[in-house]
Amino acid sequence: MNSDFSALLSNIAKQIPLDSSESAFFTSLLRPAHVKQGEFVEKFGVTTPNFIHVVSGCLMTYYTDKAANDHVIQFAMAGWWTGDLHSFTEQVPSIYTTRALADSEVLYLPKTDMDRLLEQIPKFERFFRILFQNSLVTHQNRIIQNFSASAEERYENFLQKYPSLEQYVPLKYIASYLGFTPEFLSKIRRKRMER
Amino acid sequence: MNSDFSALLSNIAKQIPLDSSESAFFTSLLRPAHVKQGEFVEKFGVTTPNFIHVVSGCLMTYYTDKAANDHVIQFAMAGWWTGDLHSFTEQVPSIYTTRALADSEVLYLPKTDMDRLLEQIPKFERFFRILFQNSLVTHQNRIIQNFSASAEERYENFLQKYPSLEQYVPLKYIASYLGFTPEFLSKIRRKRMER
DNA sequence: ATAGTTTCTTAACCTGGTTCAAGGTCTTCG
DNA sequence: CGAAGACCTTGAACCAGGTTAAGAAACTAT
Repeated sequence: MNSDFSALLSNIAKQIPLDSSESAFFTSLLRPAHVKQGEFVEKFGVTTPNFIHVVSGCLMTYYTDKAANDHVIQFAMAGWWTGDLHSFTEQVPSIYTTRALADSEVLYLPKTDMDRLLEQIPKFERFFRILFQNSLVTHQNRIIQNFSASAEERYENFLQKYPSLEQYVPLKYIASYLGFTPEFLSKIRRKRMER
Repeated sequence: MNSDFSALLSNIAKQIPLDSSESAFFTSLLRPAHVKQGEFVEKFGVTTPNFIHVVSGCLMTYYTDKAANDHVIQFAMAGWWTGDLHSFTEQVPSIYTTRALADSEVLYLPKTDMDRLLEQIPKFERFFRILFQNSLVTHQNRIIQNFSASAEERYENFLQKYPSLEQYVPLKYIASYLGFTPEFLSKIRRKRMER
């Protein structure tokens, strides 16, 4: 079961050096789990108990609006952290739903353990500071793209940036992530084929 | 000049307790400055030397696309931190421009001093971790709003959420921030008046 | 005051993207 | 296998919001 953690640990080592007792403490807090394709990991209205790290497979987080339309706010592939941050940190009911798009292995980090981790090994404050900082930049870029690029350009950029996602993600969710309808994505794809 | 720092220090104290020598070290790193309305604080193509904290007044950060259209990505009021995070942390040329919308007082935290601060007082890792974490949640909410709400709803929400911004910000920048044209904002406002 | 600049509004017309409805394809599972 | 469901595509009608261009207000600076 140790091999589960190796990729994550080497990823963390890029930001902060951990000695073996620190690594051991950290990994002791993680709860490995398997989730099957289609299975729910987080549900709307339920407080998110865990921060989630994806070891393999692919998860998707979406928001369901009053008109019952789903809007994908993020995909999470191997090596990514995901989940409803607000629900997790404030321990309030989640406004998102997270599901597996493929059979996946994940590591759950429960809220109380996250708090202990940050208290006992302050270096992890740095790790998550950098994680959130980078994520913030990504989110800003996404906002800009939505304002300044057409649906077609956004789709092209998406294919370039996340080529590996196509294998897991149904087109309708890609359309949702990019902010338009599946029907319009069909039109875009047809135009591309004709070129 | 000490009074400049009091609001910021008490804000920080909400997250992390600082003793007086820590406070003194922190404030010794900050460079107070005045910027006049319309003045540039950060420019496209120039590496951002400072993280910026607004003491009073109002700043605006925007992205200029290939078609020379500006897209406002954030406003910053008293008590907010702002600037191009990516340019600042990676020390690469900025893709944004930041300007003062009103005469403002700001505190600059130069990159090398930020690094020293985080090294010498690791509690600040926690402070910025929480800052970025909250900002991330705000950005996610904004993305969702853009996808699931109409221009009119976004404007209503904006007025509710940032009532104090109206006094500083020309309508055309509010339209830009919300992702539509000033002309369309006029239509929305007219419809509102008629009700 | 007055000229110049920037901002805001109006109106006519246009288009990227949506909606709805139907048909085609691909999975999955009894 | 065959049927049910999920997904993808097509086309026609429609609409939210964009574009262009002009004038009206509101600031500035002489």
